Amino acid sequence: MDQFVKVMKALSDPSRLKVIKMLQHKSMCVCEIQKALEVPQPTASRQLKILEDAGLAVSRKNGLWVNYMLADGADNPYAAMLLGGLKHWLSDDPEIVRMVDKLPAIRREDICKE
Amino acid sequence: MDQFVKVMKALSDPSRLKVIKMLQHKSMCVCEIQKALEVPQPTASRQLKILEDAGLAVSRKNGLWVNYMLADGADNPYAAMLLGGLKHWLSDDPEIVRMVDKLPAIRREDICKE
DNA sequence: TATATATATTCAATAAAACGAATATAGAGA
DNA sequence: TCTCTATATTCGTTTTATTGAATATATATA
Repeated sequence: MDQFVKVMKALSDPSRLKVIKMLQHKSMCVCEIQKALEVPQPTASRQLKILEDAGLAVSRKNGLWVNYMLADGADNPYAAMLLGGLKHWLSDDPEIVRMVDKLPAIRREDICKE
Repeated sequence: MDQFVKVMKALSDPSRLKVIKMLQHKSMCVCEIQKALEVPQPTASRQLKILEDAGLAVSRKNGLWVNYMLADGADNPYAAMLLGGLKHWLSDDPEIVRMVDKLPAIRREDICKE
């Protein structure tokens, strides 16, 4: 039950839903997500941790970057089911549309110095 | 998005999940649910309202009683999907099993005076 | 109308979650 | 080792959700 509740809580927040919908289009590093959400970096980092703890997203380190992508749901049937539904849900939501539309303009080369 | 978030929040609570799982077995009035959850009556009433507002349950008045049952999900695709998944999910959860096991002993004739 | 019963609502207190600011950690390169 | 950059964590505060106690509403019956 805890596992299920954790997934529900993770999906109870508009910002985190936006992250899910963005990750459906491409995997992203923290600074890209931060830019897209227009929130401070620690906030983006925390939201991502919540999604990861719920089994909805996974992260992979790559040098200084941490890439986040959607989980395959193999280890969490609830997460898998919800991620499945979310492939279609909310795609027409105005906030989501606006967010996705500006995704192409968000490239880590323009954001991160390296 | 609000509608989706509302469903997620409604399902983010163990007591409310127990109510859903109980209602899968039979429709119940508030006093029965109160007895099963072992909470004060106003608490039961409020949890039910949250489920109803989210489109997960519906109520029907019958004299002094108010019977609650699961929604058919016709007016809320998110609720429908989640109710579908919950037909199978959590059925083996210890808390749920314990709750369902004592359902037969909870009869409104024994609880409500009328 | 008066009373009793099942349910709903209000309000104040408590618990939980979210946020911002500051700081810490980790990896890359000089 | 020192510094710089991307990300993570901590801490104190604010907001949001939950609870308990008391009360209100609605319906049935006398």
